[in-house]
Amino acid sequence: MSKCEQCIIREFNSLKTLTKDELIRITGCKTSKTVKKGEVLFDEGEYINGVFCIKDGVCKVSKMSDNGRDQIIHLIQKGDILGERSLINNEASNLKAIAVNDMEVCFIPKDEIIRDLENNPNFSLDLLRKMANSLKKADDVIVDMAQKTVKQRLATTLLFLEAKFEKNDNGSIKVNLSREDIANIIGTATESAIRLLSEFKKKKMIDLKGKEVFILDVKALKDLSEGF
Amino acid sequence: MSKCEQCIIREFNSLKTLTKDELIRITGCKTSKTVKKGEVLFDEGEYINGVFCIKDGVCKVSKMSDNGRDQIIHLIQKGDILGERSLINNEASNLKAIAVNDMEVCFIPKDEIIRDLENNPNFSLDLLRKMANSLKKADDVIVDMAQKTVKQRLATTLLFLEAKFEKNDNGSIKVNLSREDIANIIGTATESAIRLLSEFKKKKMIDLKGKEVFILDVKALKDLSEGF
DNA sequence: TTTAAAACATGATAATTGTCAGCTTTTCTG
DNA sequence: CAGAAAAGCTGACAATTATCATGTTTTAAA
Repeated sequence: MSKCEQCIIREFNSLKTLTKDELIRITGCKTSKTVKKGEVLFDEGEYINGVFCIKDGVCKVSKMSDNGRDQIIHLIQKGDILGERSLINNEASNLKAIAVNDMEVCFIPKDEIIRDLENNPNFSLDLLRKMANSLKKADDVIVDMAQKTVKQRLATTLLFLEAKFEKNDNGSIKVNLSREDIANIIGTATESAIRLLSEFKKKKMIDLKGKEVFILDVKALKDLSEGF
Repeated sequence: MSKCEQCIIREFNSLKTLTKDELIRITGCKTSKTVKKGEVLFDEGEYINGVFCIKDGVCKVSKMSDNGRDQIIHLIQKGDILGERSLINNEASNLKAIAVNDMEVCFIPKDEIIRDLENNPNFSLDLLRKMANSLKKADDVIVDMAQKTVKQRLATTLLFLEAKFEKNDNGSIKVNLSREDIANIIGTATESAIRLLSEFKKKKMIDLKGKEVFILDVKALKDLSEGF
């Protein structure tokens, strides 16, 4: 069992505020596992009973709309934690998480996190800050969804992917999304997403090789995203 | 100066977790003011330097999109607090707040709130819960904006207004929104909102008398909102 | 390797939504 | 109260986007 107090991943999330003793305690109760591409980490309505700390890989976090279509709300990757909200308000998850590629995750049981929340003000304040920040980002997403065209949202999303994920050796964005996934991020029909991707490619803003996406012209995408 | 420790409004928000001593301290440093309909409580980019506790009235909280249109993200009313997020992440506000009708608000300076956040774990945990809850609601809004048609979003919004606000004596919803405001909540053109409101009225789902809105058929609106 | 399934792609068409223009009604201000 | 400004309303039309149909390519499984 790898040791939390030696794990560099925690530096990227709120667990960095935990003391050495707290981390040692968590090492003793956490579990590690691998999640294969396509597997479900948790589903809507499920009680998660803890938080996931993502050591490697990417997962998509989505919610089913009344119309029966999945909307991807977050992409979670190495260094992120997952499930803290359901833990805090003590409810079943309102979201579903599916691995986009093979993942390595640690799972920390609920009670341990609650204990730290109550005893370590640095931890709860850091979480509070993270949440305030998430809310701010959610505001931006709401405004984009409500006001931007599908084309603008695709440009916005491509820039987001470019900024959030590493590059492969050939320069493509290191995240393995299907066309349907992309459509479910921007909230449109798969066909529309495909058409617009082709259009962007034709206009030399991006290049496509199978699932690989190369961002060629950040400025053009940015202008488009902002409505020019 | 009214006394916080005797003010019933705080029972509706996180300030209820403060101790009597903390409330007395806040009474001594808070300011009260009235805000006239149409006045700006704070604007995007402004440092708020405290939180507002709403004693009476309603305000709309919005964000300007890249396309130059305002998107209303929250309606805040009696009992709500406002500005806590910018305070927590110590940033300028990303939102603008404008009074929809005459308001009475109290303003508590930043330092006092921070002091309580650091010293009263009940307060920070309650805020944490409130934020986790807000994030959940934001998820729902994102999914609705991304996946529902304008018609569905109008139905959703009317039901939301019905549930959130009191009724006037004649049964209309007690909130004074213009057609443009409604359009800016659902994220559509004012003309589209007007057209759909007329349609809903023709179909006896609602009634309209000037700015007053009467909900006549909750079930029909619910079905519509959920895509049936 | 073969075969089936899934993902990708494109055209045609319909439905939704936005924009512009012009008009009426309501609200505000001096 | 008069006049101006804002808000509300409606029609015509254009642009965007969804849907359906169909064919191709890629991926996964036997």
